[in-house]
Amino acid sequence: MRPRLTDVAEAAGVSMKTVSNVVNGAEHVREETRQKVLAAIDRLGYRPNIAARNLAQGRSGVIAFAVPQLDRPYFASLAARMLDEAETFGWIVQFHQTGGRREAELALLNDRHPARLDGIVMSPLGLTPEDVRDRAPGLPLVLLGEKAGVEHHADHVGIDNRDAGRVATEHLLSLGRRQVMALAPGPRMDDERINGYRDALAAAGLPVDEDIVLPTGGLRGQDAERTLGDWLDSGHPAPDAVFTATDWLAMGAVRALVLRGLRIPQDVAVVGFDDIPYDLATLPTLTTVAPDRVAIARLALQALRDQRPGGDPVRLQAPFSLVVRESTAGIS
Amino acid sequence: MRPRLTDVAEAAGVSMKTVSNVVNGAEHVREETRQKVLAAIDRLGYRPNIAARNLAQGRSGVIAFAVPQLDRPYFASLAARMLDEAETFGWIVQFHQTGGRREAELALLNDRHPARLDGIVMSPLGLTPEDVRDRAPGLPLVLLGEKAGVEHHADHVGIDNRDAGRVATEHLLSLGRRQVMALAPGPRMDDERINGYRDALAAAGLPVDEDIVLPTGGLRGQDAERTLGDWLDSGHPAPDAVFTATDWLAMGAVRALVLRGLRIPQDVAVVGFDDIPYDLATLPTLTTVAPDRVAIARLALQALRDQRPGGDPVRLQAPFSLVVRESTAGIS
DNA sequence: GCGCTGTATTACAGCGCTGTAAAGGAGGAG
DNA sequence: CTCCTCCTTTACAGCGCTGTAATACAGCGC
Repeated sequence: MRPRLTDVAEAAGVSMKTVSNVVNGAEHVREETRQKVLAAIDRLGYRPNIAARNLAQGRSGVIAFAVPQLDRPYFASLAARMLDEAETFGWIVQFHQTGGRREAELALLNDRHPARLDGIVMSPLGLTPEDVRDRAPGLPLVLLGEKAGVEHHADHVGIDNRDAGRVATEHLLSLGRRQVMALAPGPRMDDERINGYRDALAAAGLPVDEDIVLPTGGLRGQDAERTLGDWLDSGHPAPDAVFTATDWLAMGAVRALVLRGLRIPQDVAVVGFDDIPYDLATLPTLTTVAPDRVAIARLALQALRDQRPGGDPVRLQAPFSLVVRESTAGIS
Repeated sequence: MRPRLTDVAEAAGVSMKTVSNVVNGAEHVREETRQKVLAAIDRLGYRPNIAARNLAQGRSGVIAFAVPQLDRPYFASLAARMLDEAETFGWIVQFHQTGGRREAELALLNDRHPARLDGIVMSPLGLTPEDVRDRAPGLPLVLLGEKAGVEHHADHVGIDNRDAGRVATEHLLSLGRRQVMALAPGPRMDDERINGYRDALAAAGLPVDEDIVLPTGGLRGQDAERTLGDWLDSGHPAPDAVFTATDWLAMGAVRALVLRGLRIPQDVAVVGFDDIPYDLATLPTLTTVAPDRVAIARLALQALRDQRPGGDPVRLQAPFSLVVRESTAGIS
């Protein structure tokens, strides 16, 4: 049998509670006693029983990290960082895949869940702002990502998408490109990344041609490939640069362009968004906006830890950077 | 406060233990009683406290899933399936990233870990067969992947790599290709995928030219790009097909080929291995061997559940399929 | 020395659940 | 009608830990 707290206590000649205090780093333990206890712990190979601790503390030590799909590279890489950071917070991370379905996201939010959770970090897709507002109280929640509106009712961690969109577009303009197309899943005026694109054009004194702000109608590479392909095939002149709201779309756009004989970056420069972690093996490698995932993970967990039942929602911004690769390199 | 078992018992007018029996689906509960209890559970919104259950049962309900890196697409997609399947087994999955470091893998194996685990599913990279053999007893372990030797001392789930390599190569041969190059991380004779490649050539009555079995010296796309690029640049004739041991290598190979003006698949057909989930956005999309990840996850968890302390190691094989995409399509 | 303050340590209940052993009841055989 | 069996339900201890309240002790000023 594994040694228990009592075993250590007996071996060290102190009470169970003192051992507990040492294990948990409490103050008011004499150095001499601490050493005695640590020696006994070491000798017996004691490690605490988490289930018992959780039961006694009324917490589970488990947080949920919920994303639409774990096998989407952006989420996978974010999950990896979340795991690293959670370790430093002493949390076990339980992953959930919601498929972006509102129902699955709601179930988590409202604690309809077998295990007791100490908190949830979620990248929502289907939730409405009202869903978030009306959620079961008492379960700390931090939202990630760009689903608009929800951030008013819960803590939110993200990057400044508008600023990032501006930086990406300015990069294209700095290369001398003037016909900069934008591709985004929806035609929504509220896509902050595209608003940043508009900001950059405006700041450069260029008109924003809404005809070359194309909605792809979906998030997949194929959606962008089809959208841009159709546009080119219907006789429109090719742009000299493309900014896309995600790397997936960028890769689809690259397919559409290359399959029509256009060279990247010589004819068309392309900038993506997200820095999903396979860019180095694609041809060309993608220039992209790289959110600081470590910062996102850390901020989210801090916010989760510091959340108080009645408190106002907090909005935190993580930094980002522009990573220049082949799809815009060496052409200025 | 959340309702407890006693609250439900009181509401239903039965004992706590009877409620427990209903919740756990025990036999010998009269239908009438069961209904009464279920109604009370429903009315109060009762859900069991996992920490308490685990404490009482002496298990944690948590298994570890350890991979080198969670943000590598193959592992991410496997993790996603593992999560799905674990849910049906009633397990919470705790992810670990070992970085492929033997030390980190050993720590997990020998239970040097804060939380108590009910089992480990690991894709090892640094472990030696002896490490596995001499591990701490009593902690169920299932190994995944292709690290040779370790499978003798613990349960193992994988696909038949040799057969898969054969199928992939036969596909290239069936397209009429005869100069089929192979790229693998190491020059090891024990790479089963490459042995399958050799099998296919031999079965077709073709000689195996070990000069075009190239070791890339690494797992990354860049490794394959450099290896194949150097080979081509030193005046060797281009092969008419390339089989690579992983998709990453295939993508690197594609870069090397395309950058030198070769067309895929017209000049060179390419087959990868793993079916990492971004193939649809690359140009060209990759023909590849797709391991049945759902089967791998399910088999691994079944093996974990059924493992008995003294039992002999079990070796299980999951199916795979060949997914034909642009890198070999429409050229026969 | 005496009482006081503050630090160091202890005893003990209880977190919510399940396993065990034993009691209660229904129904059939004798 | 009694005894026995088998099904159903119950009481209760205990899983290993932490919070609370109580106690022991050391050091200080007067």
